[in-house]
Parts: sequence; structure tokens; C-alpha cells
Amino acid sequence: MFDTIHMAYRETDQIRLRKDAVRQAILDAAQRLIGRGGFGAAQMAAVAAEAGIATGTIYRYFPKQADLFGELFKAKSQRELDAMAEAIAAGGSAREQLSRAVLTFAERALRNRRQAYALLAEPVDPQLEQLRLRFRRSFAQTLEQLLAAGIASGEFPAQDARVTAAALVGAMAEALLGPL
Amino acid sequence: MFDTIHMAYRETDQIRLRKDAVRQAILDAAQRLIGRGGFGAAQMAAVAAEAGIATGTIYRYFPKQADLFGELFKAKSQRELDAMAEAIAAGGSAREQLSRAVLTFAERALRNRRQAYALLAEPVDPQLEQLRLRFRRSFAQTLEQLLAAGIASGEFPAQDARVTAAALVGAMAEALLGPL
DNA sequence: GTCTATACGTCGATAGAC
DNA sequence: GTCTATCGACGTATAGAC
Repeated sequence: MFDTIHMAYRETDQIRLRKDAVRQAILDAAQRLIGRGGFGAAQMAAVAAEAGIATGTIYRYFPKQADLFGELFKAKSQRELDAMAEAIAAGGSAREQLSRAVLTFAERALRNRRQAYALLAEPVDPQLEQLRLRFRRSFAQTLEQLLAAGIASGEFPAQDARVTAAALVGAMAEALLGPL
Repeated sequence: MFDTIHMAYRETDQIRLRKDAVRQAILDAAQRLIGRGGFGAAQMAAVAAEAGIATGTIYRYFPKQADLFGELFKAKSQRELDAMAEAIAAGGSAREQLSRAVLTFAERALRNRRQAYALLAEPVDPQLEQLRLRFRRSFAQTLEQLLAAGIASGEFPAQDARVTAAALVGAMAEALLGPL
């Protein structure tokens, strides 16, 4: 019916690719700004300028600033979590694994201090803070498994692996706040 | 001139006392709600109801919710800081002081879990989060002094007291998140 | 994606202090 | 008579449910 007269709007592959590119450009721009000055430096206007688009355009892709920040936060935090898991997976004794896990976390943070501060402690909206808490739990769980294995093998003294893991996460994060 | 005809409005002592009482009633009401369900339970309407006043009235005393929360946050956190300082001031060896400081902090938190969670980790506005960071630094400084004294006396092995103090604060807070 | 519920902060009206 | 404190319904924004 209408289709034969009025061509219904359909996204072409070309448009699709272009939109994906713009979206990625926004994410990249925001990431650069966050890497230089934390979330506070990634104001929507600044992100738009960095991406070479109009401010209003950002809201077509990310209705709220929290959406943009949330996506970046998840991606960046997950990358750190993966890095720690990888360090553990490299094998060795439980002690070596734990040492590598902590060192990896700290070294990566100190190599990218501004971003690390943003991910670890920069005051952000409650919505992002919630994400932060969830990732902290993930880090703790990763370490807890390692500790539990070490305790089972007798390498570590008997203890509450969950509490120790949480304490380690807190200690790492807080101790890094000085340098960051 | 006009003064003799139209009495200028001036706040009397009676009104002043009444306003102070209302302000305190708001703070008390909010404190009770936070103690029961964290900041999330202290909605402006709920606080007003608990205090027995209208919602709009709160804003005469605290223009923004963050102002009300901020005042309570400061008071409550300072109280915890004082409690830790007191535990340390009770004397004994550096090791005993440190033990008492940590135990005091943990016991008080576990005795008032809802409030402890609110002060330590509940996602809040960036404005409050900033306060939280500042108090964490204060706790760290308090412990740092204790550690420095212990190191100087040879009771503790040589180490960076600042880093250790920060790690202790982080470990305490994060380890308590499970029970809280 | 739409619809509903909830919560913050505002506003005009009212009662009462000066 | 003039000014202020209080009320509580309303506008708006956001979150969650379906």
C-alpha cells in the first residue's frame, strides 16, 4: 500500500556505519578527556568539541551524561578486572599469583593515574557509584577464589577468604589514592 | 518616620528559639530515618512527616537536600573520628592502640549497621562523596600518627606510615561492607 | 518503548508575628 | 499594616514495570 508510494524510512547500511562511527567517536573523545582530567573534565560540551560534533548531537546517542559515563565506566573497569584475572591465570604458586594480581592492579593504575582516580574514587553520580561498588565486589570475588585455593593448598593460613579479599581490595584502592 | 507608624519586622527571641527547635527537629528526624534505612530512606517528604511539618518548610532551613545530608554526614562522621581518637588516647603500646582503634571503628559500625553503611559506602551525591573522601583522609591521618610513633619506637617495622594508614582505612571500610 | 510511580524542589495562599 | 513562616498541592524529571 503506502510502501509502494512512500518509501518507508529504513536505515541503510551506510547510515548505520556512520552512526556507529559517530558513537565511537563520542566514546573515544570522552575517554581521552577522562584520561586527562577525570569525569569532571568530560562535560558534554567538551566531549562534543573533542569529537568534532555539536553538543546536541551527543544526546542522540547518549540521552543522559550518566549513560555515556556508565558505558565507559563499565568498559574501563572490566578491562582492569580482566587484567587482574589474566595476571592470576599466568600461574605459579598462590603467593605468586596474589603478588602479581596486586602488582598488576597497582602498576596499571599508576600508569594511567587520572583514569584510575576517576574509576576508583572520583565523586560521581549515585548511578555510577553503584557500578563502582559492583566492580569492587567483582575484584573481591576474583581475589577470594585465589585466596580460597591458597588456603586449601595450605599455602595461606586458615582465614575468612571473603573478608581478606574485601580488605585487600579496599587497601589497594585507598593506598593508591595518595599517588593518584 | 515610618517606624513610628509601621513597626518594622524583627525576629524576636521567641521566634528564634522556635526556629532553632524546628531546625533541630528536622535534623533529628532525618537522623532517625537514616539510622533505619540510610540516606535513601530520608526523602524530604518522609523527613517532614517524621518531624511533623510540611515538606516545603524543610527548604526554609535546608535549601537543598544535600545541605541537610551534608550537615548530618559531617556530624556523624566526626563522631566516629572522635571515637577512634579517644580509643587511641586511652594509651598502651602502639600495638594496643592500633588494635583498639580498629576494633572501636568496627564495633561501632556493626552496632549501627544501617548508619555505618550510609556513611561508608551508600551511593550519594558527589557533594557528599567529597565529604566522605575528606573524612577518609582524616581517619588515615589519625592512624598515620599512631603508626609513625610505633615505627619510631621500634614497635612496628620500618614502613611508609602514610601508605599503611590509607590501606588500613580502605581495608576496614571494605571488609565491613559484607556485614553491612 | 510506553506508562506509571516516585521524589525533588517551587509556588501561591494562609495564618500569625511584629 | 507589613512582613514572615508554614503549608501542601503542583511541575518536572527520572526510575522502574510491563
